[in-house]
Amino acid sequence: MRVPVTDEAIDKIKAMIVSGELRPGARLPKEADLAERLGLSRSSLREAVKALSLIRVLDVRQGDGTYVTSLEPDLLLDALGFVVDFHQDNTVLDFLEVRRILEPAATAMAASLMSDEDIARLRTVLDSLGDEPTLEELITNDLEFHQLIAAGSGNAVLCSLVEGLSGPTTRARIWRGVTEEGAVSRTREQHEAILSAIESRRPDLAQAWATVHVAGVEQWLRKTLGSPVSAL
Amino acid sequence: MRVPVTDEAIDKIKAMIVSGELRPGARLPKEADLAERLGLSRSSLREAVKALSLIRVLDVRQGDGTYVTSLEPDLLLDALGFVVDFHQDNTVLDFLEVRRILEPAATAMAASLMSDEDIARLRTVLDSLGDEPTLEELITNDLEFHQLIAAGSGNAVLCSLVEGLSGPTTRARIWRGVTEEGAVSRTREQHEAILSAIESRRPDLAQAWATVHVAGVEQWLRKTLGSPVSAL
DNA sequence: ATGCTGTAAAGATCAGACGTTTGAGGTCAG
DNA sequence: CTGACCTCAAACGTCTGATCTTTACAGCAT
Repeated sequence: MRVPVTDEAIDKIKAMIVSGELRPGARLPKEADLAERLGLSRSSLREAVKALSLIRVLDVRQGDGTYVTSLEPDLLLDALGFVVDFHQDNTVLDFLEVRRILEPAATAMAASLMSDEDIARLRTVLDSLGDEPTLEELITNDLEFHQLIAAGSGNAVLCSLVEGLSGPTTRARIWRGVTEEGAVSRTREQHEAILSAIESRRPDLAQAWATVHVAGVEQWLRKTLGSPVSAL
Repeated sequence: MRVPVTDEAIDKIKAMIVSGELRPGARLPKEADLAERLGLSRSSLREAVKALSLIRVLDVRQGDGTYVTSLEPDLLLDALGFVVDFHQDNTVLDFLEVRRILEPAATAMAASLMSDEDIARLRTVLDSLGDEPTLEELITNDLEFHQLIAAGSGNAVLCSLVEGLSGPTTRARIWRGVTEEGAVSRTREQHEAILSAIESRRPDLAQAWATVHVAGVEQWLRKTLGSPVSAL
């Protein structure tokens, strides 16, 4: 079985990074040189670079050069969001189920580890929502709220995973449903309960409320998908 | 800010898939045609296709054509393993911490949901390990054991995530340490305990043993990384 | 010192040619 | 009629080389 030279190039560049020859932030030789060194044409090399660039391993800057990214988990994992966007309907439930596992765990960790300043900021975010928020505001606020908590877990991988698992697309769809059902106030109360538990430094309570929160969304979505009405 | 035409192409192809214009398994127009339709050259289009191919969204077959993959979660998420390979040292702990959250949850689900046949197969796998297994055999067996359990959760996303989180690279490194420390028998006993709990259909017990199992590895790794001895 | 400007370097894009693989259809022997 | 083999067109794979755009940086003017 012949292996395309482009795939080989991907592996070689990956190897250079994993082996430490190319450190995070390091600059790659210019395309022409690297192509010669790896024994392929510039066109083929560019395909490899583009692929590694999509998953945020390489950072290509026109007029400057190509660099290895910081390789921080959040960078590499946010490519996950891209992938999640492709899933629809039934598989969304699987994603949500995983979120129901991860998010409560992250919330519990956050209740123990977040600094008082970060908790105060969380309060600010929650209180900043007006009485008659638009759909757009709801989504943004919800996203920021959950992201701050995820970040508060102190685990970058966990944080990125939680964020990536509920991509913008998914979140938008869910919120549309929530508002149509007039469940905005209930969601808001749950956010308040989660924050209160964090403010009181009670991980178990925070975890429980987070579970209730995600499970609520999950239940609603399960019902919605079950009925043939909402194909979209 | 000008966006590269290649990135545009990626977005457009993605949009075609998400919108349903291109169904899973569908065949794309041939490169020349698609390039013309998207208004760019074949070279640039190929870069886009290569990137989408790396994350398993497209499947390119020489001499045949380019197809949209099944888009099953396991396909898209196994690209995660590729990403995980780039992480080393400290970040590995973050990954392991997430695994300590996900794997017990998956194990509990498996204890409830796995069919008797699947449980029997799990028993076969565990018993197939000889008395003096090689390092290679240990890794393979361990991987198969945990993968069967993850699959038993019935959640494809959860399964892929658990698998991807402990890539071959990471697993190999950990096992090397475990064997050097003579902790093989202890690991084996824990596998046995997990399986027993599943066979008895006791999710809570299975979850607890899984937690103990992963936490043990985590603890060992934390200690190892702490001491400056093992830079590799 | 500050701001502007020119220039070289590096990536972005394109066009076209040629190689390689594969699926499909046709042919012929059994 | 069926199956193995062959042929070939279609589609991806790769390379070359030219041209455009953007960027960093140094040198100049204020």
